[in-house]
Amino acid sequence: MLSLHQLTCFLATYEHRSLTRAAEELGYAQPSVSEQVRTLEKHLGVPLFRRVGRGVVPTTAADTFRPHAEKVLAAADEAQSAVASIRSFETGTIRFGMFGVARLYGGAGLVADVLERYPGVRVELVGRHSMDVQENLRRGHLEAAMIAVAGLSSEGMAITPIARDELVYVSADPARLASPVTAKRIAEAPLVMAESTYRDTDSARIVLRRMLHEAGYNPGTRIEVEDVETAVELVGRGLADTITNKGAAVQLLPRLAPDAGWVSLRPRLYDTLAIVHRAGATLSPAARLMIELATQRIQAIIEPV
Amino acid sequence: MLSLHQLTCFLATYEHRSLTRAAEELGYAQPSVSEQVRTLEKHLGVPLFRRVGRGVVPTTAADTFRPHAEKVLAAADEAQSAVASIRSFETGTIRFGMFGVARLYGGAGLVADVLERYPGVRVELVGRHSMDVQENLRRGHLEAAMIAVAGLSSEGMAITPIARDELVYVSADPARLASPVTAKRIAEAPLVMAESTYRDTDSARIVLRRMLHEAGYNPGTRIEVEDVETAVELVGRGLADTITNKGAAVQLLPRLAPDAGWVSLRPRLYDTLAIVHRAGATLSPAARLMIELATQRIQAIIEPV
DNA sequence: TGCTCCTCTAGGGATTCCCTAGGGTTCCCG
DNA sequence: CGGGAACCCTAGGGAATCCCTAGAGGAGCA
Repeated sequence: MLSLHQLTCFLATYEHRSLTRAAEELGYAQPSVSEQVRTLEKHLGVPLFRRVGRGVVPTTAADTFRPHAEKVLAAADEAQSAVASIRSFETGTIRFGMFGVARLYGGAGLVADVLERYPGVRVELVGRHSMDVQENLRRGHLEAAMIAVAGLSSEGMAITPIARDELVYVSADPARLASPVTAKRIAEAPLVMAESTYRDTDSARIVLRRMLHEAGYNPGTRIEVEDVETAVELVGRGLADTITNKGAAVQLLPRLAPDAGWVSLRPRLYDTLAIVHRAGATLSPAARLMIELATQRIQAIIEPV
Repeated sequence: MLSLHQLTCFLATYEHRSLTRAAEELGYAQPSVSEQVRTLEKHLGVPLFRRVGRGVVPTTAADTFRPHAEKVLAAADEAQSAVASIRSFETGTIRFGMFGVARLYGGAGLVADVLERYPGVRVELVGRHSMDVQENLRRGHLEAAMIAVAGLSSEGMAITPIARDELVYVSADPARLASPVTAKRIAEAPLVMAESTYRDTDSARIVLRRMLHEAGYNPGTRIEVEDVETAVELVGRGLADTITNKGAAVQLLPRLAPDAGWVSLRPRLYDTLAIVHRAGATLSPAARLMIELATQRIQAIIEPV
């Protein structure tokens, strides 16, 4: 079996015209280098050096082999430094899971942070929804993620809450914003709710449904849409009210529904943002970096746990 | 220490998304491949696969590493096949020692033979004189050679005589060619001799000097030149006679001295052509090829031993 | 829940790696 | 020409690695 070690010994010997000096350079005893070269010659089926009294003389086969050997070692070095630069975030791809709404809080800024500090990296924020992200985590396609969780129970996953995000009632009708909104009023209101695909698993929806259920209500939703943006826009047109994360409301209202406002629920409800990864996994440097940056950014915007 | 084996295991695992299938492909047990990959990860300082329930999933580090790993293995393959093609004479350089006069017998034809049979090779015929060649052999710069030897004693060298080449008297004067030339007549003749630089070590000169000495003569030479061609040309102009190898005379007279002829000496003298290499050395395929071809060619022209 | 698939750990035999010790040859120098 | 230095080799053995089998344990699926 050809080995890089053999090539190293060969090249050192070729350059020094001597096994002894090659061994010195490499920090081995002379017979060790001799053995490596002999093995290489045997493997190639061609003598590479002529042993002549004092020192060794390369054969024409050695002349031919040398540039190839150098190329192999150069490629090997390059391969290693390519990975080393990943480790120090000079290059490579950092993939991190992030659910849809979180981008409103920090997505773009987070990417900007990483790109500024490590100009060579590629960044991927994957996942359209917390559930989606969790699936990717489970399958191993994702190392870690920041997601919204309703409960704190997800088997085999380590969940670290980092912030909580209040759910607020958004309306274009000032009368409805005069006081905190109760379950009764929610049940009676014409609502547009986002995340239609994930309506059953979305954490905000779960929290809200639980609250309504405890109060004895079990309402249907009037309008279902995918994007929070769409929901807020509909609110802005006075067609419905919605309930969404406070952070999303703060960001989206001025732009999409300038005449609308928001108010807390009674009792107040919260969505929990957490870092999630497989339990027992040791995280890569890239993942730890993303976790740290994302946490900072989120906690600067919304209330830390 | 990075090894090619690790890279092979890594790539197989990457492609199959499975250690078990990689091991099957490579013909190892699964834990062996697992160990190689683990060692590689440790060496690189980065996890390459996420072990996830059924199978493994490459990390982004693995994505980055893969093309580099492939490049290293490709370079290694290329290095091996480069040498393999030397072994089969598809390419590479064949270096062979050949003394000056021998080119008259077979030099160009020998090169032509090799080039015809092995179109890709480079051929080097090195050495200006037998003594020169022997020095290169001794220093190891040359593996084997065909040279002219006066005696058969050269320490540490294996000498295999393959042909003998008569020394003849060349003259433009028909009277001098009427009968074999004796030591007396040589001593009295106006001679031009070639190989001025090597006059003391040239085998033909040694043989001739010995013969004259035994007959009681110790003559000086009238003219000394380097090339046999020059000597023959001077003979053609009637300025002197010369003594040279019969093969050289036969080849050169028609062209350089059309009016001159040659005759044997009395007693006849012979130069011995032999294959020489370091005693105890195992010859490379290239050297064996050259020896075979050179021997054939020489023996087709002059008298085999 | 039980079966299958896949990975990991454990442990041990075979091989390789790499050392020290010493023998042989070549070359240089007195 | 003989001794020393330089350099190669072989021999032998301890340590590390390679690679195997056996079996534990987790994940996915019916």
